Amino acid sequence: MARPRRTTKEKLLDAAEKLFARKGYHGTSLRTITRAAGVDLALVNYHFGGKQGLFEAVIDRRGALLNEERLRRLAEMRRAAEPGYPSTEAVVSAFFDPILDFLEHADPGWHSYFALLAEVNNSPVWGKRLMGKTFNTTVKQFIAALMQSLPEAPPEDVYWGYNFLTGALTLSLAETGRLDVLSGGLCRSADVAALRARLGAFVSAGLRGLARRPQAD
Amino acid sequence: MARPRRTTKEKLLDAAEKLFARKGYHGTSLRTITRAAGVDLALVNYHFGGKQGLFEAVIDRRGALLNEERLRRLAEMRRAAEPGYPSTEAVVSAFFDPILDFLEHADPGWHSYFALLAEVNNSPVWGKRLMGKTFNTTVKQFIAALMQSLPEAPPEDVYWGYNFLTGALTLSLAETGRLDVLSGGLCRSADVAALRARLGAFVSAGLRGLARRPQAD
DNA sequence: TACTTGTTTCAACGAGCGTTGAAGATACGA
DNA sequence: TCGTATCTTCAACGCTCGTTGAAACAAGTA
Repeated sequence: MARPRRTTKEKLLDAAEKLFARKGYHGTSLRTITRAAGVDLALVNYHFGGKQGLFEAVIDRRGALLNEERLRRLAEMRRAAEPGYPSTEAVVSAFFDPILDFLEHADPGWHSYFALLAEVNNSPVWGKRLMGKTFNTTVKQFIAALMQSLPEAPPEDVYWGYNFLTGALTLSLAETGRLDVLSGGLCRSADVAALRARLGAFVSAGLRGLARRPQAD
Repeated sequence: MARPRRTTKEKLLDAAEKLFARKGYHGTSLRTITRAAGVDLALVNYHFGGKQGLFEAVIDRRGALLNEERLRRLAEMRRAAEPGYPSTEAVVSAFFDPILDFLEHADPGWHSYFALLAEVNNSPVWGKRLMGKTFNTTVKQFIAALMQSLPEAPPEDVYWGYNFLTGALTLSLAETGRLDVLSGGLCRSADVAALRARLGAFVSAGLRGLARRPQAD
């Protein structure tokens, strides 16, 4: 391939990404990671300060790229939709499409990365602090855009809607294979095109349904 | 309280449920569990055959109750809606309400249990096999009912829709506290009433939007 | 009382864990 | 060429892990 040779840091991040995604933080040992990376055990502490440092670096690496691309699309969408009231579909697309594009066109590490994100997002240990550290500033801008696109909806509904949206996305990214079993092979968890065709439609309709529901509170 | 004294098995299941939910399978040691249960370490192997046996017993215990209650409501709903075409809202309610009711009215162990389910569901290790073993027969009946309620939708859309539905539910059950942070305290992850008011509306509208989307495939 | 069955205690096993510090290698500027 | 900063190797530390087998205990039956 003749790419610029991977540094030790990159080797460690790649191996850790894959293994953390498969077995979780506590289920993966540094010895397994360093063996897979072809690198000495002690180098984890040298480059990342320890196991937790490596884990957070894994989250950060692609998280930064994802944030960048998401914000780029959000801005682009805002330029396209002149008046100031973006459509819910457009906001949702700007949020999902970077993920779907990375999954389809870029290196396979993104699959592991998003599967890992799925676990982190649903974990009481990491879900709050670590997801927040990396993604909150971006996510808040998307929630604001969603509110603009649903001006009649109370903010609480949009926050809950974002929660549902993230949950639907997250389980799909986990690619557990459960969908394959339930559908008897008709659907495949890893079928990004099928996901792209449906996730946005489901979520946009859900958000609008939420905004329109009979208000009791 | 004067309840019939808890057996060793129950003490272990209760402690394990809480701790597995908080820190995951690999993040929780048998020593932590047995200490919390006030029980000797070796009794895990005596009663459950090992750590994995204990874990699966935790999933099974309340899973059986949940399945029972869900099927009861599904049958009840079918009796109420004579003609044979149940509404999507009614099916979705029969699926969600048992969980929401258990969370609100029954013993607090359900909170831990559902948080644990949320992690298991999103885990590549457990998601497929263990969730399937306990829940597949029930879930398949709900998917069939969803198909009846959306006769115009291709089966693939319903399977994917169920996937999104489960994801939205699952992240909400995890109660990670992220929603609290994002909303600046306006919403609370653990607010079951707020969840009840919104989850069904979001998901039903999402499913219908999915069924109605322009078909490309 | 003696025996049986089910349960609990105790002490220990071997293995794997994350982390560390000192020694070694490497490459680069003076 | 030497010195220095960066990176890598190696061996070991103290600790916790899940599991086990033998012994102790309790309760019910004969």
